[in-house]
Amino acid sequence: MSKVEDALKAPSVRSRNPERTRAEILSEAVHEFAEHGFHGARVERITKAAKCNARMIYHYFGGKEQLYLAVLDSVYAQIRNREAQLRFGTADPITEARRLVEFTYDYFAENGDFLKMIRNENLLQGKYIKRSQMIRDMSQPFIAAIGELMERGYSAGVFSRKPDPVQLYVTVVALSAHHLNNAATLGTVVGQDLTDLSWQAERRDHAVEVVLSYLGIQTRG
Amino acid sequence: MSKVEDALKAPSVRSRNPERTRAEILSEAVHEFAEHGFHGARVERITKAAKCNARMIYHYFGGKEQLYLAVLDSVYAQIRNREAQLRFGTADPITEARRLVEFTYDYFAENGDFLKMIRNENLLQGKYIKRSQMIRDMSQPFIAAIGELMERGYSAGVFSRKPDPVQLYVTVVALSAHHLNNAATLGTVVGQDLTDLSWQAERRDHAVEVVLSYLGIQTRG
DNA sequence: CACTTAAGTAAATATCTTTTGATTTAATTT
DNA sequence: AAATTAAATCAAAAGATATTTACTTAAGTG
Repeated sequence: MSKVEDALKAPSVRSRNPERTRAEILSEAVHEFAEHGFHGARVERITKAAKCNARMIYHYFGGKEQLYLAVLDSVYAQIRNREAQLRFGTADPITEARRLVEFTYDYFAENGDFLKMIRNENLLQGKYIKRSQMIRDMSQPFIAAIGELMERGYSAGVFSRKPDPVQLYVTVVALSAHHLNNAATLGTVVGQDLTDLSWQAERRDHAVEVVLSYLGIQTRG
Repeated sequence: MSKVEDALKAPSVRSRNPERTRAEILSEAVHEFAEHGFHGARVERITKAAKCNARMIYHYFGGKEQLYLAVLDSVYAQIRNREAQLRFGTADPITEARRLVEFTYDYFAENGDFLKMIRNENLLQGKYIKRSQMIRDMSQPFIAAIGELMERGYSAGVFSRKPDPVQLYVTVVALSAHHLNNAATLGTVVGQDLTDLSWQAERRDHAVEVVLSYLGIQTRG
């Protein structure tokens, strides 16, 4: 190869940096799997985005499946960390109930890839989440905390109900997530743009009102 | 080929029946696309299930994409027909609000493929639903009917709120669908089997209570 | 009953995707 | 500074999947 050709294709070798390369692959894989799902995701797109060679995925992760698993673990680990920061023990039950809804709502709104990964994982019938012990253990404390909050609010006479914590959790998540998971179809069907920020702000208020009024708290009038 | 071989591979020719073949392909395609999504779906699995040759998909539908579109139209057409039977004008507003939730909940519970198709269509960012004018027009009357019901209940002094019909619709759908769409991940996370029939019966009661109490209706106490 | 049409079959092709083998070379260690 | 390790590249094999071509034959038609 001539000196000229050499100069043109310039830095054909990437400087070595295992941590960075691994991290970039993982980060781009989050987007790719979130956006297209496991079957729709393309190894080539990930490597292009990570500006590295396809071989590296096999080097660092073992294959497409293992990479997917690493991505799933990674997005769950992130929300677990955030949840752990929440403590429902401090303020009065009404404030805490509101915090619960707002935290959940905001986390989903701000971390689009999390819901998208979950949507795909459910399409695969939870094939991979079942393999991850880490994820299994994660939300137990969160749900336990909700149970304690319900107990506290009810015995203080502030809540008129003491719902099953799991039902309440599923409801909070449903109210916060469904319009994001189904923005395309719902938006088409109702003729509104659900990705619009003012729509989502309305949705947030609505979600809070629904949960608080279910607990028997007057939010107006 | 010998007579013996002939006899062994027996009826290698399928009796001709265009309507039946087309209908069987469509029906099996609903399951395949619902179960695996567009990218996960396999043409070969569909033809095997429909007991016909892959060529027939191209003969009757033109290709995998067009078949998917036909499936999407088909599942939406089905729910549209059911919704059209509902009329919220008759009974008192409380009963009608309850009917709204119960109808939505039951339809989703009983027609698993519908939600699954929608989940996948959202993974594809609504790529195909946007092409279907039929689906666009479909839910407008349903949402209008919800709006009228809210109006009626509020002016009769039975509801304490008059929510935006779209927000209420999204909430009813969310409460009815989220645990089905996310049964695998939620089930793992909360450590319960959300596909269990008694769990789902509880969920149904819960959904009704949430919506009715939001509208300001006492469901107990 | 010849004749036409299109339903159906079988096999090959064209593509697209993941994965691996062989090799180079940057960094680290002794 | 030679030797070693493993990060990175390149190219192609291996695998899977959608689609098409060429052909066969059942059913309907004048």
